[in-house]
Amino acid sequence: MKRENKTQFALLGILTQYECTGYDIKKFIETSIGFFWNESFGQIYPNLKRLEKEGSIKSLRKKDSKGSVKIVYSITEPGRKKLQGWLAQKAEPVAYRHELLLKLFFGSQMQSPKVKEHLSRCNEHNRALLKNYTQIEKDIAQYKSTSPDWLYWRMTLQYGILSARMELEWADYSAKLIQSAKNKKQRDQK
Amino acid sequence: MKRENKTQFALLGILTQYECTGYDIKKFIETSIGFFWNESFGQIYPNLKRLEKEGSIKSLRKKDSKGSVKIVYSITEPGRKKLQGWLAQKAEPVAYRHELLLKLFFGSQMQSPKVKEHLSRCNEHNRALLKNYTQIEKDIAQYKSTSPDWLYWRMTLQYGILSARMELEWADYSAKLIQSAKNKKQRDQK
DNA sequence: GCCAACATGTAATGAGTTACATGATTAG
DNA sequence: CTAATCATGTAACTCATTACATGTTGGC
Repeated sequence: MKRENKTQFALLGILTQYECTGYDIKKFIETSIGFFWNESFGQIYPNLKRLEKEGSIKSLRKKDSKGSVKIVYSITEPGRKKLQGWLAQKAEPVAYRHELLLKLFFGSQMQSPKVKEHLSRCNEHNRALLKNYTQIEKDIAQYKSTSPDWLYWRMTLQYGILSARMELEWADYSAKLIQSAKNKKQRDQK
Repeated sequence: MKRENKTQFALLGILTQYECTGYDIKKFIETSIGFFWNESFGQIYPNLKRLEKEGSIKSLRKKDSKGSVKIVYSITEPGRKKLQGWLAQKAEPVAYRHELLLKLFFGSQMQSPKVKEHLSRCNEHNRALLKNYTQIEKDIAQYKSTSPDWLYWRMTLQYGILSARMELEWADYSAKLIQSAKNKKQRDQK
């Protein structure tokens, strides 16, 4: 089973939601699905060209108010079919590499304050994320009754929210686990 | 900022926990950290050779009971230092690509039963994971008072448990979200 | 006797990031 | 006027997976 270039489907999917430039796609990703999906320009531009060549999308050179030319892409019917074919297939399980977890798994090789540092950084990070998500929630609320996409934006956003809460809960659990181990050690030494 | 080969640190870390072969490392990963970290043979063997060349690990050809030769690796002092240097550094945020979330983000392009299919598959998957984690929890319990690593095994395992519960909760939320949207639509049509 | 698992690798491939290059426009 | 952002790309690189190759051992 060959590995599949998934960037193309991300691009196709975004182009079902609005017509835009490669640059716009990057911005869109950063401000919406960035917490679970990322793309770099080095992937976006070549893939857009390839998708146009195969007929899945088409481009239009548009001049904006100031006369500068932008390349605006839109999805074609074959492109939509291609996307739908992929969407219907089973999603491959995430093979993500969680660097923080790997480091903590080797925690016995670390000095104890370092472990706590990792955990409190994790806390900060997730509190910031939650704040961010709350803002996004407000931002998309306006589309609730107007866009068929809202439902799915909200659904994925909820994943982010629950995920951040979960990590906060986990960091708390972990800190307590360490503390109780330390306490036990002290008791045993007496 | 160059990307760093992180496989090497995973290998070094595992070798702090026990001396073993490349094949053992693969098995170990699958049965312990596999839910947040994976490596393929195509990475493991070349990296072991490289690490030995640079002096971070050393190998020993050992004969087992049947006389077949295995290459058993162990970590060296420089290797331990190298690992500790990496462990002390800030962990990079996960750049994981969650395929299921991407598909659902484009849910409006899917037929509604397909969405439900994705969600129920997610449920099944996580229930299986939880079962698995429960087993692991029992398996490692014996090391609670004997290994300095237990604490960190338990910690990362807890991440898995909370993570699976979270996804179950999320799938439930999502199913209800869809249902309520469908109900609303029906009411509006009347 | 055969299949699964053990055990160690290499080669091909491609996916994806980072860095580089270039130029226009806009906000301070 | 200068820095940041918009905007479009290419080249180099490397990480990582998949497939291939080869041989052994253990269970049914």
